[in-house]
Amino acid sequence: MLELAILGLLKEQELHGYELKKRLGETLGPLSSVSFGSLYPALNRLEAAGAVKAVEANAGGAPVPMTGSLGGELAAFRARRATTSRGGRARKVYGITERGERLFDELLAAESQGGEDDRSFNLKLAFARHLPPEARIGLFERRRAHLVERLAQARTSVRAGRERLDSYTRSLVEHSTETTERDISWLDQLIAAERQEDTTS
Amino acid sequence: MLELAILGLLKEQELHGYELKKRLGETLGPLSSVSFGSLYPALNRLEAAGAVKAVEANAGGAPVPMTGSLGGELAAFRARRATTSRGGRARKVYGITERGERLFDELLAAESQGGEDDRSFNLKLAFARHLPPEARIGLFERRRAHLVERLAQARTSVRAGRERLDSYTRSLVEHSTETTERDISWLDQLIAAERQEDTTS
DNA sequence: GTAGACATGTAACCAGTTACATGATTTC
DNA sequence: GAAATCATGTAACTGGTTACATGTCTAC
Repeated sequence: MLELAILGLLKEQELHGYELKKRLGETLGPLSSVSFGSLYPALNRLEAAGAVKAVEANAGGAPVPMTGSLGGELAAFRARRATTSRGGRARKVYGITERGERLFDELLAAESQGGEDDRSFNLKLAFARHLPPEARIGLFERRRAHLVERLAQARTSVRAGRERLDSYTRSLVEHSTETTERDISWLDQLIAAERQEDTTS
Repeated sequence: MLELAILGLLKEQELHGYELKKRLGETLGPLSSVSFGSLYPALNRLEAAGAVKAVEANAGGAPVPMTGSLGGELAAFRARRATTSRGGRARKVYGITERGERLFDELLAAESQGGEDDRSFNLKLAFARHLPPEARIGLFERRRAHLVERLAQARTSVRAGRERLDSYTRSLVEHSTETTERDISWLDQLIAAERQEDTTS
């Protein structure tokens, strides 16, 4: 999951860990946020697997502001330390490799073994533009089927528990059911839009 | 989390592990389901902590159907094995203890350190009837505040990323925002109902 | 000279999962 | 006697978390 998010961001732009964390918390922020304790090990794993590699600095889209004139030695030192603009300890800027691109595609297409859960779907949706159209529709359909099943289960378990449910649980079940129904019709819109695209182009 | 769910169910009725799993998947089913691999260790932990204890069989609400007449020795054997009605290996039926009741109250009142996440709120709501009214309102208010904050974060991160967002991400963000808004007004209803109760009674 | 942002990393822990091992009993 | 269901349990793994350790550079 985290791997997918990292690769997806690196696909767009080379970044170092610290910045990556900020982006993760921003783009996918409301949904999930990662801590350094998981981010850095994940980067190292990806590097070991050859999916990303450290590149020379000067990667970010932001222009490097001049900090002023520096003595030659200090400038050399700084360059060696890969410190581009300001702040801190040596950065390690990562870029995605060919293998990484392939891994990304794989992860994105994978039928999440760990349960087609909410977070993973949301994450995949955020990178859906990188999928071929059929795969995209497949993703949506699978998600839809999953939600429909969830709805069915909820209904049967309500029937099973009926009287046993107190008002709080009942309210919860009702609200969840409505939410799931809304999710399904949202997906229907996405799917419809997708098919439209498909026939239009 | 799992501990809370187990204690909550045992509060209502003595159950053995297998049955407990079915109930967990049923009452709280759509939201989460547990595997034996986590259930049994959890039961053992709770037993070690003195929160639950194994009781003599014949606990379930269901009447024990007669299986027919049995030879005396076999009957004795069965009784020893705590096999009440049918099927399988010896059951261990658990009941909640005084300590367990206290632990349950604690867990239910605790401000989930691990992030006021969705699942934990839903679970607590399912047992909200066991909370004193003020604590109940507190739970709702905290959840509401959490959602409001999430909404605010989402809005600022949209402002930050604006043009960068493709149509899928944009749709996701919009849909999530709407869902969160609906969640908040649902909570408002719950809170209002609670205050009503409070003044009525 | 110190507070605070930038930056990377490790270690211990946590709450669960899957896969496996075991075994009794019922039903066909 | 094979398959299904009931029933309990362990071991290895997963995907994170928090807390800690370390260090640089900027701005006041």
